[in-house]
Amino acid sequence: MSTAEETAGGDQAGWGEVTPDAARRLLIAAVEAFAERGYHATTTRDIAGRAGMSPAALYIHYKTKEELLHRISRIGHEKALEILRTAAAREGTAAERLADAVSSFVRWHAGGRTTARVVQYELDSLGPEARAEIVGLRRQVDAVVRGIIEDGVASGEFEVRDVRGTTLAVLSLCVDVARWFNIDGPWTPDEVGELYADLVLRMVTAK
Amino acid sequence: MSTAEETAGGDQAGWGEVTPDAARRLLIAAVEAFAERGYHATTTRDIAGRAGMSPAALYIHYKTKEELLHRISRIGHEKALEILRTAAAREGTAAERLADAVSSFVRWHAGGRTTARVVQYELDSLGPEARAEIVGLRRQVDAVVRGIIEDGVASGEFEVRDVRGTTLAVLSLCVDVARWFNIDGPWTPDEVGELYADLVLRMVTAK
DNA sequence: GGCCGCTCTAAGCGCCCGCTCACTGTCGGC
DNA sequence: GCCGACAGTGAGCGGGCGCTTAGAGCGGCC
Repeated sequence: MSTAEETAGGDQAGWGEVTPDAARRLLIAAVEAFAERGYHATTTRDIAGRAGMSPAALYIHYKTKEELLHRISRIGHEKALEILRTAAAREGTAAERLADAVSSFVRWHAGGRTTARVVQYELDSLGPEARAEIVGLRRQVDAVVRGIIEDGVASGEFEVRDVRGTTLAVLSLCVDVARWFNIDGPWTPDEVGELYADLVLRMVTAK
Repeated sequence: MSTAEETAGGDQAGWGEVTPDAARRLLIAAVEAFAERGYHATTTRDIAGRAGMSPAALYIHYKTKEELLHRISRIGHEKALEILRTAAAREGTAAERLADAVSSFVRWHAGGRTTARVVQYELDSLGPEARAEIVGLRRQVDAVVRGIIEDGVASGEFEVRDVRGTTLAVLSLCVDVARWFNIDGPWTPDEVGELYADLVLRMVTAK
């Protein structure tokens, strides 16, 4: 995997788990609409229209518009967590694992920027309970990256002023890729992933 | 200056140029509302209410709700640009100037996160002409930072794989502070500024 | 003192929002 | 061949939206 599964216009990575077909089409339409205009500026009529259905059809598969965002957000965060956990669990030095984590995480944010934008920037549009659940997933994301950095510090590979602050900065850097990345721009997702892995290693490596 | 001019609840740095008084109160109310809920989820009734006025009063000072966002965005970007230009123009090595630029820029995003959040994340809610103007200001921001990095590369202080990509990463890192920074969290704006200046110098410094 | 100009309000227009409901078409099981 | 189950539709509801308008209050100027 990496970027092969993404298409130019609207990426849709692994929504295969969403069934039935109509529910998946609605969800993909919602991802595209939310990414383009934001949650609040997107109408249920727009989502249904993109999926080739009437506005009422949305409510057969989802209780509310917010449930759509919630489902998108949860699936996206689980995918992000899986990517990071895979990198963290591999064999190798802390530096190799961190580089792997950053490059694959960035690749996901760049290649799947439509999804990533919704997942990372529309959190505040969720209600309190849904948001609390997603915040829990984010804490796990943070813990995985912090774990790698702590390993590197323990082994003497890394030297950082503030583990928690550095972890936050690394994640912030990766996540923000979804905001500025443009598939028509000068870099491929792979190139940004490599550049960022290099930058992050410089941030943590002992001199 | 730095963080002294900010208050705990809703920061308002230098809206002094906005007159008359009622227009300024409306603008500050709009900044707070946009930062909390986003542009599209904010109603003109909410803005007017926060300013202690009737909904209609808004339209005496501003043609539309979008004009409010435009004004906020322009003033904010001009302030950001001024901060970076001041740091870029000072005496010293490229490393000193870059550290100064990053720490003061981050301090502004952390201390004035209410304003910064609107300025940095609501750009897409502007119409085409207004957005084009703001994008122009952003290009100037990018040019200032890229200039410092190029100076450092020319003098041999810095060693980077990709000047343009590194510039983008540095700015992305600073800007994203507005998204996650919390005044009640473990760091002050000054501390984050210092930490980030250190991280950025590591990103660009020759080994 | 009378009038103009400016700021601001109460009321409300027209529109489109999220969502609902009565109904239709279709398809598998007997 | 009929029937229940259910995905999907067309029409439309209550409400809140951005914005407008008619007019009130009031300070400055001759």
